[in-house]
Amino acid sequence: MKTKREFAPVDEQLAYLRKGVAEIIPEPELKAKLEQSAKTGTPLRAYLGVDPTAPDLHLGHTVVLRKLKHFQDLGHTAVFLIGDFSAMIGDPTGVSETRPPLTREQVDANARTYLEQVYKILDREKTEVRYNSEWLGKMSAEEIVRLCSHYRLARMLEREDFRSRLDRNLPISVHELLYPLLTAYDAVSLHSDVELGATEQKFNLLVHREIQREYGLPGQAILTMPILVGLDGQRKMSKSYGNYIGITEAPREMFGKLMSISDELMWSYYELLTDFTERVILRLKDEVRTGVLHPMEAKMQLAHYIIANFHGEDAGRAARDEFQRVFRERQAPDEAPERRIPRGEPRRLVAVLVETGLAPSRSEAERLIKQGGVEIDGARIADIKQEIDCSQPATHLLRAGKKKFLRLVIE
RNA sequence: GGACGGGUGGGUGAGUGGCUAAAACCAGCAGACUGUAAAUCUGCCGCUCCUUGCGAGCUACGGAGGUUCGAAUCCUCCCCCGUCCA
Repeated sequence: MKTKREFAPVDEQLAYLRKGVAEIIPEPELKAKLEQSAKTGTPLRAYLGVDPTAPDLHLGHTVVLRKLKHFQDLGHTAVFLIGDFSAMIGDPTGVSETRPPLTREQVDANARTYLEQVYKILDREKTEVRYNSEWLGKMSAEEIVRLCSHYRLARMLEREDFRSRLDRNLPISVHELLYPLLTAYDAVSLHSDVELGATEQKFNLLVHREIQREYGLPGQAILTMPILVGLDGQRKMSKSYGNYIGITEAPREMFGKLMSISDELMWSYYELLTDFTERVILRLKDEVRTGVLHPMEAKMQLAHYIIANFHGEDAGRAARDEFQRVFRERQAPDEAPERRIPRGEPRRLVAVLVETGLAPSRSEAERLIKQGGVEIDGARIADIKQEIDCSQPATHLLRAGKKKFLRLVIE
């Protein structure tokens, strides 16, 4: 009962899809699929599988999501696959050790929060959401054995993750070998035409394609996106490295973090996290190079753009203004988290810092003060025995380190 | 099942009886410099207490016991990982 759809010319589609992509395997095949789709008026099924291993998505995840959205923009079917089953195995990709499998409860909770976040990018109405427990959870031992028979151990061990662990005498659990095979069954079940993933997923995606053919289906085309480098400018953005920007983070946090990336890294963020065209980005680059545009200005524009994407234009502008005021003009932040404490005896600053969460321990708080990282109402405190007068109502602005502010209200 | 090697702080990894809260490096934090950049430099980097001192106490080298004035270091048992043989 599908109505025949109209699609943009294939070359136009390809150009749009190619933007920012690392690799298309094989490109002629994708092109053929697009042509076929245009001819029959049938949208392609493009999918992205994500394991809900953490409660929140970060910008790194959005790189591929954006690409999936591009398929959606072109009228194809975007399938967002939640790997609720596979998450319990854990993807061995890029991992140097077996990780503990997640429990059903953790996975479910994560899956719920994922979806809400995903809709900040994908069109809620047009997205097909699937869970791989739908089919993987129902597989019989027999079916699993059959699935496994379609792949060879030597091929499996070709992959870098396993190879290097083997070489370094690190453990590899057998269930990890199952990961690419079970997720391949996703591709089989979904009848996908295209699968998206980060470059590090290439091995998995290729296995998926192969297994599809083993099951008598046309192999899907593969489209990989570059890895987004994290805030440290070195490693991929990842929660476990702590170098990430979560998409649910407050605009101000996001802004600060984005501004802390290096000028060099900024360009890859432009490339992978905005919809600016290649041409526009090149022009910006050129303006910075020739001194027409200050790099900081370019970075603020980037931060503003990204935040507006997730939180709306007003939030983007507000974050930018706030940043200007606090860090460039060194004024008090517009709003800081507030903490109320009752009136009473004078309190040790050290104790207050710990209580309010500005420092994790007294030792740490003491260190912070000694190193000149603590200010009360703009005045640096050097005395670790400093006390705060709590005898009458007052409000103080505490600053601990570069970024932590807190408004202390004595009631 | 047998033989052998290994498990140290967030990570890598030194340390084989006291000089070790544990080298070095990385990460992290603070300060300086700046554009809250990056790079660089300086310092810090288990916890608690105070008389804030090159101070005191507590906790820490897979787990549990033991030897010793004293153990990450020696012994016993256990757990975990790897290699080779079967």
